[in-house]
Amino acid sequence: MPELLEALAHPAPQVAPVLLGARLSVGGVTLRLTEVEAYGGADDAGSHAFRRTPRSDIMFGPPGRLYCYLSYGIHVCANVVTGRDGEAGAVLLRAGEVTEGVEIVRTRRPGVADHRLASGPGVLCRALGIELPANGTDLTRGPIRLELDPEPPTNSSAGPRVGLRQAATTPWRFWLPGEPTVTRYRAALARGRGRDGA
DNA sequence: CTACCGATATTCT
DNA sequence: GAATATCGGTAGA
Repeated sequence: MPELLEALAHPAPQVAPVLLGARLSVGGVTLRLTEVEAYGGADDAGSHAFRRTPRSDIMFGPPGRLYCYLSYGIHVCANVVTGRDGEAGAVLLRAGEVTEGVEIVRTRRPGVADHRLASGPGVLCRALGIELPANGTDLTRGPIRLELDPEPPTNSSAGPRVGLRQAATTPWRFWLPGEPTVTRYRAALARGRGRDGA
């Protein structure tokens, strides 16, 4: 469907709220997105695409592909590439509600409460079984599918992004209010090691 | 519930 | 050498 690609061919902050309520399906597991974050290009100091590197290269490509990277050297995080070919942008998938294949996800995350199965960008990928090699996957026809909510949510909230030191106040995090799967905002994250200031 | 801390790939200094 | 788009375990209120 070219409809999805049209929706994604815009700057990330514009696309991000539209992705709320969308379904991401992988291998029998379906996730309803409840929390996302927008990342831009050279004008966004908090974005991997602030500078073009081998890792961020895919963010400059055509929309509708998956951008996977390793966070803190350990956790896999997944983004949907947005913007036309040549325009850098991506939307980080931060949290969602498992609507299909809950029993599969439970075996991947034993002991975790259902509403926390995919509440966070790293654990979201673990819940769906997304690994680094999924980087570059076409979300319109591959084993990983993205489908927009036919009725886009009208009640989304916006606020600062999580975990950034750069451009930390830009309100490019979007979520569905009242959803228990949404990660709680941690205000005090100044790491004690290295340096600190406030 | 909150707070600290270690693991560690990619990137930058 | 150090920072970062994080998480889960452990300790304490």
